[in-house]
Amino acid sequence: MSVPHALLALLSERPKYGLQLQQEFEYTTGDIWPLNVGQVYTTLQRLERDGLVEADDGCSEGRQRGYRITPAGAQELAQWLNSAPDTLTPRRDELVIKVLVATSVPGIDVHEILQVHRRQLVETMQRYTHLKGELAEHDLAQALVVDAELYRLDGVVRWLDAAGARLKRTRVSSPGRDGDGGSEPNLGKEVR
Amino acid sequence: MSVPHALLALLSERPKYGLQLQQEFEYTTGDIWPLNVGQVYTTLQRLERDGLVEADDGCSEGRQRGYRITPAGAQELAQWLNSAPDTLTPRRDELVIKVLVATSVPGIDVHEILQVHRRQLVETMQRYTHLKGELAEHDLAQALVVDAELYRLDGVVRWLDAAGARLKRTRVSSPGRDGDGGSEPNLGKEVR
DNA sequence: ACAGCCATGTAACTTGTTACATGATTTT
DNA sequence: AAAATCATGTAACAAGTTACATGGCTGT
Repeated sequence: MSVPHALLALLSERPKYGLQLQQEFEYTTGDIWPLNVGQVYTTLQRLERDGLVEADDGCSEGRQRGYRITPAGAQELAQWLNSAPDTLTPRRDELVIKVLVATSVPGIDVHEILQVHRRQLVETMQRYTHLKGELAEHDLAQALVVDAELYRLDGVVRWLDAAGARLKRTRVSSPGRDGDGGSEPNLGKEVR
Repeated sequence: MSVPHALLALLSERPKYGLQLQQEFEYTTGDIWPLNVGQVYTTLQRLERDGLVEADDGCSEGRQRGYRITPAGAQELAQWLNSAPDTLTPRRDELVIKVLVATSVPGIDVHEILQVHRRQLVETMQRYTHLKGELAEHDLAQALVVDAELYRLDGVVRWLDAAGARLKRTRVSSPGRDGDGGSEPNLGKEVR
């Protein structure tokens, strides 16, 4: 969902060609969000198929194949910008699922997993913090992307800590040996 | 990446059939992460194709078609659980892109967009907080999922606030002034 | 000429996702 | 018997992603 609209936005400035779109995308995100060139072309094809962009021969030079945004594309972009965020249907988070799985699969030390991830997260955060100091001062976009990543990672770390505390509180962490042979750890409700 | 491993985890407990997998998945996530049944079947097909699960005729009753996890599947699950999180290749966040786009597309009031999203986020957080009180006390998994969502949303809100402050500080889309030499035609600001 | 970059494009694949079709079983 | 529910399955598509192929252009 993101890449198509980002390309529309870049094109709304003025017509551009594929490689240029890739470079500008990566530059604005401070090289934090790499974008494979191939994806630019496939995305452009899909946008053209949907009538949101069209070839701009005037812009084309040599082998460069320019695209311009269409009125429909501009409308789509504006609508996307004004649309409410889809916070209501939360996305499945891989790390959360991993921790859930770890609590329900026998023979797994949940706390160790929490620690491993926490260490990695903090390390990554430090890297971003360091990177933040080296950013071009004037570039707003790059700073915003780095900030976003830092805030996100911070939230994850906090959640990990809260999860660890909650696990210790409810003392479920070692799933074995609770006597019932069927061993229905937690998630299963009865089969009917 | 998440759903396949989650199904593997559910199957590692004991063989199960499709609908059962869906119900248990949704139950453990406190109905916060709905999972279309069809996706369970397609995922099971793909897992079977990759040799990570296999049909379990013993478990099948009537029209229920049971699956069991294979040794390869168990290994894959264990490896996934122990693997370091992929925090290094951050995922492109739609909201962040939206804000970036808003700063670079002319005729957009960024602060209004920030406010719209912020309001929506806080509202969603309140809903989750309220839901948290109604959760089954004993259910660890559901509490973890709700917590994860709350921490995530909180991070987003903080980022929005930081972004707003940063935008005011750098005084919006006024690009010029600081002797940029016009060399970097890139993104955003009307440079050319 | 040739190495290397510029630029486009395509084939193949993965996960996620929905909408629909099809029977079987149970309930009313 | 009709309706509701259980259960499986398939077709189709969106979006992301990579690896590779192709050719043009440039500098040595």
